[in-house]
Amino acid sequence: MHQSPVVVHWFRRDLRLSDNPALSAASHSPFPTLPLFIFDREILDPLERDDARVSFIHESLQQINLDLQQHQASLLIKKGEPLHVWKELVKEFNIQGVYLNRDYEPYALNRDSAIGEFLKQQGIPVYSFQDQVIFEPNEILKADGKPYTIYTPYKKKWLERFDTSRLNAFPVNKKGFLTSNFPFPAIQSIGFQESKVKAKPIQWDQLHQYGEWRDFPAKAVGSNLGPHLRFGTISTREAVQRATETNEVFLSELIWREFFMQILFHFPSVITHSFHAKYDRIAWRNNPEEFGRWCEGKTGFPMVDAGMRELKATGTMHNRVRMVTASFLTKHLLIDWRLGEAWFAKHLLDYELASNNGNWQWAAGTGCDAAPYFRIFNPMEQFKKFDPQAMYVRKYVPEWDRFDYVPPMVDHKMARERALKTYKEGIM
DNA sequence: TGAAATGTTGGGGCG
DNA sequence: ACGCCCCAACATTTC
Repeated sequence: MHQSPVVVHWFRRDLRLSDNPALSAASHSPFPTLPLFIFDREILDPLERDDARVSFIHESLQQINLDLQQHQASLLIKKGEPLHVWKELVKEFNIQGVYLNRDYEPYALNRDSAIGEFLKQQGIPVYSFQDQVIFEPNEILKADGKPYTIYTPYKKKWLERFDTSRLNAFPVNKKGFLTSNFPFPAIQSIGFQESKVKAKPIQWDQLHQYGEWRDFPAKAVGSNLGPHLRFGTISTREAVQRATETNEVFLSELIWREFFMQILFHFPSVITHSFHAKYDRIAWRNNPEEFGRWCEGKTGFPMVDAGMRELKATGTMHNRVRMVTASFLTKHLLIDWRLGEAWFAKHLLDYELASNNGNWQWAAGTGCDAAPYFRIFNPMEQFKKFDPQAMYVRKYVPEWDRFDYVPPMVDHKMARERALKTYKEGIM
């Protein structure tokens, strides 16, 4: 064992050295900070070998490591089952405390409570911090102490309780790290290869146009924040700061993020079940051939196909188009929202369980504050309304107006009536 | 953060 | 001048 006492900062979804609450506290503690990241075998094993998220994490860690090297420090990177890794770490180092930022997903809660229990047995204190959200799941509750399940009153309360002191940054003491020179592993050594799909750079400068143009996929007014919020390469506080300065509609989207996080926290059954039980009786058709055509963007509806092809090519999809494709899968094809959710989970670089699940249930009409089931998007109307020049569609479906484009796989009128009938019968 | 079906209104053509 | 029809435009209801 290395005898000199250290504290460990465990990086998880906070892959940055600035404005980081747990890292800030660790770096100001009396002991040098050992920065740690664990590639979790249980998360990695089911993934494709060129998963864009793993590449993104690996690159973000590399950046952290480069910055640490400026201060004669380095990242310690492990791969394995986290509890097992911790059992090894306490033998290897003289650990005086463990610092981490809280994660509210069910998997993470279980993991952290098991590891917390183990460290407690070892006499090692764990210090956990709020970082991912402005308000934690239990901070915004109704008068009766129960969680909100409707967005609008939740948002109202969120704004009521919000003040800019919640945005104060947590500075990191760069001199507080353990002097070290741990080897930095190549991506191949953790069993992966570099993905061609990369995150787009964050775009703050067009945020003021977000409210006006966000529904038009041909306009590039998105922030591209998704993966950065997911993995913490920027802090939520900074994102909210920018939103309060520029755009209320964008701020509202960040509040949706926290809304769905607290829904998942309080109602973890939404992972496998509809929020409203009656929607679990819908007789999904789940035709595998049709599901395949949706996945590959070969439905014959230009807006749907463009979105699905954008997803595969870039690891993201415009928000409006996510709604159109999700509505098409669940309503026109009557395919279970869980199958669509899983496909998005596999391909979205900014995949976030709470948001993905919440928005799929919203689109399917099964969710807590969902669109009513009879609100069925007309994919051609959506195309006309939101991509009138076909600028977006042309980018991903160049053949959309040519003879060789696949004909629509369903008749809209028939599919709409079939969906209404099937949903109605399901909830009776 | 729909869209289709149905209802209402009002102007113009016409006998 | 009047009633009637047509139909576009808009509003309301329904799924």
